[in-house]
Amino acid sequence: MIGFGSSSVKPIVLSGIQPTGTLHIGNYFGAVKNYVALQDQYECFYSIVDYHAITVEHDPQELRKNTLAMAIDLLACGLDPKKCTLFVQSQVPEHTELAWILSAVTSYGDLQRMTQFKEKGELQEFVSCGLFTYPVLQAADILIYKASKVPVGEDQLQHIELARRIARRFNSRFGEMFPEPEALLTEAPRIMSPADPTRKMSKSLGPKHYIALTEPEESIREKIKTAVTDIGPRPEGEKSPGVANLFLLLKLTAPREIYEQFEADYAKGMLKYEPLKRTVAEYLVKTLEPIRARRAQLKEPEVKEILYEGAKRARAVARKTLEEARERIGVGRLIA
RNA sequence: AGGCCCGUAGCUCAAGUGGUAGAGCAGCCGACUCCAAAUCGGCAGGUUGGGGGUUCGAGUCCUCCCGGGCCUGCCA
Repeated sequence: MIGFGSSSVKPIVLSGIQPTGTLHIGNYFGAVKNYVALQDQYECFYSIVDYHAITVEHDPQELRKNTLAMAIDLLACGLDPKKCTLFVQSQVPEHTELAWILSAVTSYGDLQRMTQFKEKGELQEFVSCGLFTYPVLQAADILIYKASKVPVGEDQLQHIELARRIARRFNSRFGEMFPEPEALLTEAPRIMSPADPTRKMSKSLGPKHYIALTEPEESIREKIKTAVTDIGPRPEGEKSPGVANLFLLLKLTAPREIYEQFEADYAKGMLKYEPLKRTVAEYLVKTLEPIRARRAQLKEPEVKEILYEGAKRARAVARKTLEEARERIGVGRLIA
């Protein structure tokens, strides 16, 4: 058992994961694989952020299903409840209370400048206030564990910066209590959509555009086989996005010699894409096999129990931070 | 609180004064291709936001409801 709170010597990591349902290989190679690695060096809190998911239109049953599906996939990928704390955000209500407190030290102008709000807002018919204040809840997610590191992609840097500003302002007004979190930028491979390799792999683009971790073998082979390769002319000596994507997958899944052999063939201009695709599919299937096996063994009640225990552990920490914050700003207790 | 506009296929939009709900893109299948792309051939796609009404007949007119946008007023 690991120690929590002040006795811990490992730096604290927080990452929030949107409950988008099952994971795809872009999620896995881009982020989740890294989460697994971080478990050993850091004290990790991994939160499935269902309260973030409700800021845009959603189906309640779908959300519940996706939240559990996400937990199952994360565990299958190798998140180990003995090493990290995996929990569902809404099961630790302290997050939302802290978010309200933090909203009071958040600049309206700062929120207006969030590019992700502008982008997501344009896609929505109805733009909720929650979508606007989303980054404040995100700041609370991080600060409530006094996390010092947050593994994120570049698109999230602006949000981390906001969390830092919020922490700084709170600290200067009410006394030092939140460490300023830092982004933990690890080089994450960007897996592109097989059907449109100029765009990042994503479920929202449609079924042709992603490969789920749980995808049946034949379907994986089919999607790799029909993956876009060369479209039109391209600069000399430069792989087209689709081909580069296949090579990336090969690098991530196949033994080095195999990968280098294909690179050499390509350099000599002797590469046929069909064998490349066959090989990529084969090693991808092989790589996903252990995940699939672990997933098959996970039973729902067991996963729910893990989440419940995770929430309990997270809450113990969150409650302390929240109490401290309430104390500082002068609410709750009426007699000094 | 009052007024105005809007809701049609997954998406963007069409359907003079009421008269068989269509197109483009996306999607699916096939041909071509080492695999793809492009191209070609084919297929599918809808309780027209919901209920009620007028009519021989309603996407279209009336009415109520739901949802979205805009203007004005009121309150601090």
